[in-house]
Amino acid sequence: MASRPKATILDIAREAGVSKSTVSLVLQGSGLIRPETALKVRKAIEDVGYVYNRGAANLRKAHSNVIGMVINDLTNPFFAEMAVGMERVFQSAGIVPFIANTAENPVRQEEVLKSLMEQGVAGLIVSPARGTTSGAFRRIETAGLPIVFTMRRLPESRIPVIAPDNHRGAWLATAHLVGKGHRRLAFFGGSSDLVVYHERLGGFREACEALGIPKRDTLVVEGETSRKGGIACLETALAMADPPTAALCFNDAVAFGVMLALRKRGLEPGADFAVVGFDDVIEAQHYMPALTSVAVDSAGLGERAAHVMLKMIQSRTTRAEDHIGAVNLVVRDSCGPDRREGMGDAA
Amino acid sequence: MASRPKATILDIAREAGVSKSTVSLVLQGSGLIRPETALKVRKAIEDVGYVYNRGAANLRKAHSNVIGMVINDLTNPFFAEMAVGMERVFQSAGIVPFIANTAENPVRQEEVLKSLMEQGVAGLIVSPARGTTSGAFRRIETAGLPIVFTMRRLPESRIPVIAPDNHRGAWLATAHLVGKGHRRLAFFGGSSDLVVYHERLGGFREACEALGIPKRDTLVVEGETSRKGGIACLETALAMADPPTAALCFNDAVAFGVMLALRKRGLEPGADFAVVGFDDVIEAQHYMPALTSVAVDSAGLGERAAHVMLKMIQSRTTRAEDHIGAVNLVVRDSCGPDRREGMGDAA
DNA sequence: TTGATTTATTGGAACGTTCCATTTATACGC
DNA sequence: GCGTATAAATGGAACGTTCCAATAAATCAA
Repeated sequence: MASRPKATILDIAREAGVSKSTVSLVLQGSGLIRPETALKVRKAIEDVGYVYNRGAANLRKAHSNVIGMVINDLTNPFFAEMAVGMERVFQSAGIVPFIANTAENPVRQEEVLKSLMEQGVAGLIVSPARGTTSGAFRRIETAGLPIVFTMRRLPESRIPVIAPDNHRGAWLATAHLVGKGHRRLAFFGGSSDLVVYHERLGGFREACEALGIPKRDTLVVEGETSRKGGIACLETALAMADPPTAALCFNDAVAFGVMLALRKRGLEPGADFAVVGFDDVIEAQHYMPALTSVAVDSAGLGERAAHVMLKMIQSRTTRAEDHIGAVNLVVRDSCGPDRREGMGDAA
Repeated sequence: MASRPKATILDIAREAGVSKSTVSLVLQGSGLIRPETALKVRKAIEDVGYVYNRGAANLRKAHSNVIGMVINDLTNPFFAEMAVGMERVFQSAGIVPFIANTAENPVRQEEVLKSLMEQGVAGLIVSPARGTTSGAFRRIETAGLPIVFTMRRLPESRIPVIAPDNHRGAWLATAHLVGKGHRRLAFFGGSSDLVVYHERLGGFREACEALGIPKRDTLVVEGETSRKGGIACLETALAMADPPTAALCFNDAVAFGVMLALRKRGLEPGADFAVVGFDDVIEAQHYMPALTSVAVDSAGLGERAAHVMLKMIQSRTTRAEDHIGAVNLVVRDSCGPDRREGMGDAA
């Protein structure tokens, strides 16, 4: 039990019969030390059960090897994938990423950011919680700490952003629906406090306009970005006088909800009502029918964000270019009426 | 950009015209300071853009406020839920949990653990990666650092474990299948290098024996714990001479795979072949048909683990009781009665 | 007034590293 | 033998906090 006073390099030095400086050198893998001395020291390290105190070291070095990843919702596989993409990159760069979850709570986010800064991280990658104000990052900016946003952008902030091309994704999806012959379209889910929402909705609107769908034949229903939200959106839409025949959903979760609600009403998703999702999470391909969705490559964006961060740290700057990731529409079986267009991977 | 030499309490002291000790006291919210002095100091803190250096503080205090959560697979919603449950508890205790993902890689796990220790965490909650040897935790134990395992247990380790009652869960599920009239049962997925596997398989076996299913009428197919693994298991099983009519799956992912594979063969999950999952992830209720599964309350187990950890830290011990969480079978639509005729049209 | 008591504030020594400037030991050329 | 270069190891001052012991200022009892 009695956690003994932990060993320091001085204990190692005594054990090995050298000076603390020598131990320090060995710890850093310096070539200045005679191999046999290094060996002796390493043995002593093992013997005394030494664990390196990075806090003490950083006091002198002022250059830590940890970066913080602040994620708005870890239980969403979409963001989890992104986080894992980042991890891959950091790991091979010898950097340890610590992940913190904010659960879409700006207050929690503030705490987490504070904590990470106090811990002396070398940089921060943040997927901001809903409702974040740009003031939340003022301290970080004035501290000159490298920071990048992923997936979400804040209204008027100069912090670099790595995000998918939401506008184009929505455009493609809308065009697909129009191409299938649909003339009354809906946009389901999401709420206007998110910039992403405006980007996607903007793509939808512009596509409609460009393809000759009059605005009065489009319907926009805000709602939770979850299955439940999707169910609600569909109910609302079908209760209207001249209901839409197809919907672009803010994300896949909403799309799943819409499909469930359709089934519940005895309607067949795809055949009776076309549905397109956004994000293309893994489950999309496993649904019945398989969901047509806009793929954004979250893991790839995560990797990209990590690379940008590494470069910022390396070049000691807090500035970087935005990066808008390519998207592509993955056509499956959820947009009738033409079944022939479905991909072969239907199961 | 030139990140200015960061402010320290000395800068604050100068700014506010007090001593560094006074600043330190204010920082710790000591009541010994005259309110107006405290106010002056707080203003200075704001002015110089100070950020607390926890590393330096820990050098003296030797009692950090961060604990590490090491998770084997963050992209699995099951584990993500658990992590979030822990977070909730720690947050309200003023402790900051840092999450690290090991991606089921013992080498990565070792690195992550090392890093966390160097960072000076107050404790560790670990969901061990597959293939972890108990030697990986020797250093942590000798350091006297509180540690608990969640979900998975290591063969011969004295580290406390918080896990669901796998044995009983499997028992319940098996009994349910037998109750539906099935007489040839399979256990799908998982591999024997996981203790959990033996626990669940053990429950299955004992239930079969207790309920009069002879061992020769049971089939065990190891496999990846993923959809792909489930697909493979089903293929293997149906290729046998006298195939089973029902399966208990190692986890829900495997079950989903089994259901997909059934569909691909023109068989209806539930009606033609009964499937039970394990873990009861959120998607289980949204599948078609909805999956009958053993619910383990991952978030609840996470919370429990966090509480145990808090108590260990508080009482300065590295010992704690195991905690086996209750499970219950959630019956949905994936287990019809045995109607073997349906199997005939397979292939 | 004086000394004792309470209330606020402070200097200085740690904590465990790194790294610069030295020292010591070893080898070399002549 | 000398001086010089090279290699290996070292002492000590920092880094930014905390906290103890000490001081200074204010209050009080007599």
